[in-house]
Amino acid sequence: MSTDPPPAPPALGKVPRTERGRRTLRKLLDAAAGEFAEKGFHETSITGITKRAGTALGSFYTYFDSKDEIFQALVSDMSDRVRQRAMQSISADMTSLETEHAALSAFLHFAREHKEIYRIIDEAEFADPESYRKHYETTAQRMLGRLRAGAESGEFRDDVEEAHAWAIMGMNVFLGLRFCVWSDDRTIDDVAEVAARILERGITAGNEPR
Amino acid sequence: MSTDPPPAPPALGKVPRTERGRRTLRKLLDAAAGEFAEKGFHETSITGITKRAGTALGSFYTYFDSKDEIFQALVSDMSDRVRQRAMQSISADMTSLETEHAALSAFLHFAREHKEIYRIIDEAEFADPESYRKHYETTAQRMLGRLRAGAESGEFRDDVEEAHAWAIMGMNVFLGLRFCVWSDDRTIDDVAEVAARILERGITAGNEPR
Amino acid sequence: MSTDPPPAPPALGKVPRTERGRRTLRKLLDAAAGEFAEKGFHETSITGITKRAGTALGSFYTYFDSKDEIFQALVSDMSDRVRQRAMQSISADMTSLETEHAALSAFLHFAREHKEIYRIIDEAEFADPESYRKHYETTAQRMLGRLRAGAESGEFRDDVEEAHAWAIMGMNVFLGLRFCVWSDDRTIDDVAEVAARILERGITAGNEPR
Amino acid sequence: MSTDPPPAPPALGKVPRTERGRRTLRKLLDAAAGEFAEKGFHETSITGITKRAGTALGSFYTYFDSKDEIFQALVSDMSDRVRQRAMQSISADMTSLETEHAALSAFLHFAREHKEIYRIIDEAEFADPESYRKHYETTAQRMLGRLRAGAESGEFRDDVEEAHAWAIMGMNVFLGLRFCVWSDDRTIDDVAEVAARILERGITAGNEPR
DNA sequence: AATGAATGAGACTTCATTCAT
DNA sequence: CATGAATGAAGTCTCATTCAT
Repeated sequence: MSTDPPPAPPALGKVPRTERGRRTLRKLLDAAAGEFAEKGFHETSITGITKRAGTALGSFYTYFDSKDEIFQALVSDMSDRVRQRAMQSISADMTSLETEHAALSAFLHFAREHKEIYRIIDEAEFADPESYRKHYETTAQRMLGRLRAGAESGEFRDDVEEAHAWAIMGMNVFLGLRFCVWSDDRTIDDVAEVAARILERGITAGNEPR
Repeated sequence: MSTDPPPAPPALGKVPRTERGRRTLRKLLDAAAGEFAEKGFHETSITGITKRAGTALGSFYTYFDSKDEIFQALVSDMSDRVRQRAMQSISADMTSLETEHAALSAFLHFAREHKEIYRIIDEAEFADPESYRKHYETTAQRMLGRLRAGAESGEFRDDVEEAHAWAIMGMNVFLGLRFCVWSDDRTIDDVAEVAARILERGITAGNEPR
Repeated sequence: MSTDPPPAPPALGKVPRTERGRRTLRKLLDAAAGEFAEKGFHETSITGITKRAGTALGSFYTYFDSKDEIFQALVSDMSDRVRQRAMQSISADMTSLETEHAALSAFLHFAREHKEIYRIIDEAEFADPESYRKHYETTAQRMLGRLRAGAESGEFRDDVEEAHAWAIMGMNVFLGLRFCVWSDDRTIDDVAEVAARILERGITAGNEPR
Repeated sequence: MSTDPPPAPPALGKVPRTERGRRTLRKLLDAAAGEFAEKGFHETSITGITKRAGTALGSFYTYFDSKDEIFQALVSDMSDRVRQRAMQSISADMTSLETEHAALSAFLHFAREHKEIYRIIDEAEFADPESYRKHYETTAQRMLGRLRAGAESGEFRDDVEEAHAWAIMGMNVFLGLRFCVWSDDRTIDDVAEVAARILERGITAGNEPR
């Protein structure tokens, strides 16, 4: 398993030198997250962000060069936070299936608590394609790593490859969209269980659980 | 299973009364599809559409009330076409697994031929959320219908439910994105096969193929 | 008293040669009057007029050269009709005061029945200043003629002049606006009586009625 | 008689916080008054206003939300200024007739100096009916107040009521239009005198001046 | 650092009028 | 005569970004 490099100090905007500056930057980031989540990238205006942040319009440009830049900063931040959540939820003593279950669970919890995550990351497909690709490719790589580990330990088939990672990731993402972002009418365990069973034995009849 | 009513003549904008009008409308729709696909919804301008269509700016408004309206018309059109492609690819004598395989295959072919489909449908999540939801909910319903049929015939587990449909749909969509839209480096059969195997027996070792 | 020239055949638009044409022209004029009255000159569109008339857009230009032209035709028509109403209401055996009372009465009745008259004539001040001036100058001239006749017969002071005509006309117009167009809460006789008394002896106390 | 509250600082658009802003706002208001007066509401464009003001197009929207808003601000401003002029011209020691004479005189002077006043206030009938009504209803109320005071002091008949106010107001307005806005060929005193005589004893012969 | 006014390109949309059928 | 599609100038408004204070 690859060891992640310690996450670089998140350069969310120009680094302020004073305490006052740090507070302003933080207010801007929070406001931006709120606005992007509620209104989407294109409907969000710098004016809206600064109004929400309670700062002057001009202050925005003290910390960011453009609307794109703050958006990118946020996507990257969100992406990291999802990843971290997943990492924290798994531990070395789990079986490979348990690990996937836990990762999905963590993801679904995160999605439910931060529904805006979807909005922001998904809109990146159009507002900042680079970040979007990077987010999913990174996530797929990470998952593929786990799948291969599972294959080595004999739990997963040993033909697992990139396509499996994308398939599973798609599964997870759509379950999150449908059951965490659009509606809360199912328990997360319930949903995660469905996915785990598919991984375990597909959906055909007759593959008795071991 | 409900038989779909023959899709009403898609109300793609105001209905022209003359042949000349019909030609203009068609030119506008084609141009719009091209522009939306290449530039995305927000970067596309009416001016761009009419320039590409070779009509006067004002002519656009003879047929559509707004950019939103033509976009919606296109999403609905695209959505129908994907669906039709999938429907045509399956036949009554297939097993349930074969049916899913065929449907995914048809979808992947369509995606590869019409990469713009992704761009347009996915961007609807932001430009026209209504249509977006409708597209995926309809698709999920259709798939769930097939899953249940498979359960009745004894091929699928009989606990299949909505979550399975969303999981599989997510799988399909992400495979399409990765292997048909972003890159052509795998054969479609190859990719469809991966998905079919997951449905058949998951990814764990030891579920020997029957 | 000036003898009016026999009113020229009202050239309300190009003269149609066929019966069908005459019907279309009439429909257009009626529709235009309705639209101008309801929406005002600028908010009225040719499309709106033809839609209301139930004719094709292009047909409008068979009868009128422009929006201005039909508006002007209507103003002139309305102006004539108000005048006619006033003329009919007076007769040779009335005293001069009775004549003014009758003319105002006729005007107020007309205003109440055709509230749109105000809208159309008044808006001419901006949409077609020429017609507007002409309407009021003609009306003032006519009134001045009556005032002078009254002076000659010894009923009115013999210093009556143009300013008196404008003052009285203004009185009449504002009474019409306030009590016939904006509200119906007073009888017309009541209102006309107020004006007549002012003409008779002003508003100061102590001028005992004769 | 009610003492008017000191007119609240007229909310002519968004309030600027800097001196520079105040200057820009003033330039815009002046330019708008000029444009509206010369071209009328509908022929006036925002572009025309900002060009005349020497500001960028966008600056307009720093202070006003729309053409309607600045127009309304101007009407209200004009309305106030006419009123103030009239108020200043009268004093407690005048007779009631003298008061009306003075008020009309002040109004006519104002109209001759600011011919645009007519254009702007009158066009409000179509561009901003609310303001138009308000202007004339307020003016009528004020006049009615004076008439009643005159009745109490025994100078005016004691049946004066709203209709008298509207009649006199109409007289004044039309005299202003004809003799101050359209032409300067009479002295103001001359014109005001005509009106005063009408109020004093009407236009009939035989009411000898006292 | 913060403030908020200024800028102007560019988007959408309307509609009177022309024109081909 | 009637029809309705086509045209494009012109208008309003938004907003990311720059700049003076």
